[in-house]
Amino acid sequence: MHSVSERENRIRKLNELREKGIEPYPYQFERTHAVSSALKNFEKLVETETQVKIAGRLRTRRDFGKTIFFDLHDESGKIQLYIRKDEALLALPALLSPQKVATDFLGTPALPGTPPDQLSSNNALPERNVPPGKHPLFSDFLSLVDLGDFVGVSGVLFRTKTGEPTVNVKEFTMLSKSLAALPEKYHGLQDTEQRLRKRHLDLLVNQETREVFRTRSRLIALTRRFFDERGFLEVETPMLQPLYGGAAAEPFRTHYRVLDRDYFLRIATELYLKRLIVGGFEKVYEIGKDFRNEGLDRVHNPEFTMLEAYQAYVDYFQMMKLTEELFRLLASELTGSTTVTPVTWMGAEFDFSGEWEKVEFVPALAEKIGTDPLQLSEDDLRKICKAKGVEVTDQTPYGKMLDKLFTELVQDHIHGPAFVADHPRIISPLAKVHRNNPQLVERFEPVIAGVEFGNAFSELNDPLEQRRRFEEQTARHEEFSVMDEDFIQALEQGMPPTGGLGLGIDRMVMLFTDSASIRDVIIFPQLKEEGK
RNA sequence: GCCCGGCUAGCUCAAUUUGGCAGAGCGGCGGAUUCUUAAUCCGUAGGUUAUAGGUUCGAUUCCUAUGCCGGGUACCA
Repeated sequence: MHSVSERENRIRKLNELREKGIEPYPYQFERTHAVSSALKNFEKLVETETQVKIAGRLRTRRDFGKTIFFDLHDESGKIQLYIRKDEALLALPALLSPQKVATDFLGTPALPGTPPDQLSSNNALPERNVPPGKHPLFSDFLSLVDLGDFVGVSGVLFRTKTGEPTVNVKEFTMLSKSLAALPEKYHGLQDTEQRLRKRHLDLLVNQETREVFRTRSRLIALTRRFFDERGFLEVETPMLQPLYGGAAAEPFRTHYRVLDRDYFLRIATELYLKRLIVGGFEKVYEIGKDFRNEGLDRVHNPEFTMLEAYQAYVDYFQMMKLTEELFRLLASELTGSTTVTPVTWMGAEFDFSGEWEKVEFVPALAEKIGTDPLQLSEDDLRKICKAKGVEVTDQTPYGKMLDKLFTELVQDHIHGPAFVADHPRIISPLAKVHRNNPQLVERFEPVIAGVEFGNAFSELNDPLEQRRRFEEQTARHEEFSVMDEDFIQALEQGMPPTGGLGLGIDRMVMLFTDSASIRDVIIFPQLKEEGK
């Protein structure tokens, strides 16, 4: 909500600019330097008295009567402007008639026959049109400038008495009028709700927020490079699917009008990527959004970014190595160091330089409950849950109880980085049976600070076994289980031994930006609509 | 979904404990100021205290409900 007077003031100024023939929203401004490059080359630019042209948003102002200072920000940084009001000229955006401005402000029409090239983009008024000793043009214009406006300036660089690198502005161009006040200049925007709802303001005033999303971009670019360099093919599989699968989650439903058929937003890319392995690609990966119709918390958002990678002829041990290598690369590249330094996340340090700890699911859980969980009846398991304070109902299925027990008794306390490995078969319908124990599967989940970062298998490629696993699930009336005949048919065509890996990109960004909530790393996180 | 907490000017925060005219800084508006950088100085405007009810002589303050945000919990291969 705007203060009415603030917005009305600015609209009044906007109209006044137009009345004076100054276009508040011109089309372009040719910069010679980004702020950071002007600062970086400062000494040389001063020495050569180079005319620099810089553009950005005015953020603070210090007015001294005959002179004025502004801080001008662009994406790369901020620089101070110094303007002598009686010397600086107003540069006119292209497409406006300099004649009109000259008449309005100076009382003298522009010289007839001024060559058109002097009227175009860099058309400062010729010096000779400004009466000696009197330069009302910029001063009048200045009162129509607000903090938050975009402007372009031209001038030479110098250092003020206090040593601050500064542009001595000779020409000033209005580039875009802002109609809304900026948040408080010192404290910025603090309110969490506003920061998420008005992310543009958060980015505008909070440097740390901008940094998070730069890191996110670099993390994704590095991840792509990592898989590309290893010969993986990046692919895009459907988000809109007639069936969903590859995870146990409630999907978002939609309807395709032309086909008059219900569709689902994907909950995982797994089943399509495996079809591509069947099709003969030996290494594929996809980075994209998955959608799950479930709750929000500090590590869950209904739409989130997932990486899935599949490689033929390897098992889950290879996927562990791949995971370790990827995190090692990210840890060294994203900490700005050439060596792997510990990554700090939520007050703890994580070392990605070596092999990860391995926590075997069943033995680790057995240690906590004093007995082999796989030897227990469903009733006994339920009793143990209750004894350990793990909330279950009489309807909670066996696999679910195992998973909850493990999560609360073991996983939550893992510092990591660790691989939780070799899960019970019953909770892992897409993973291959463990080569040494038919009750287990070859599976691991990367866990850091108790948080799951992904999921990986030696992929189940026996089509008849896969059908039985799906049938088992359906028989247990597990929620959201689907028999994907089309997928099983693809498997029947033959899929080589394959290792698969899924990683939650958002959680990885949380780790490498030391963010406590997934909302901090998703640029427009899910929020309810504001009530009326 | 459930439990708890928060919501005061455009922004950052006071006042609520114990009910008694809702204040300040930034930003705005007007003025002064030729080296400031959270500029300074003088003056000034800006509020249905999230929304709707209730208690009370009187409610930002106490009670109820609703909305949104947050924390927890539930759901979550």
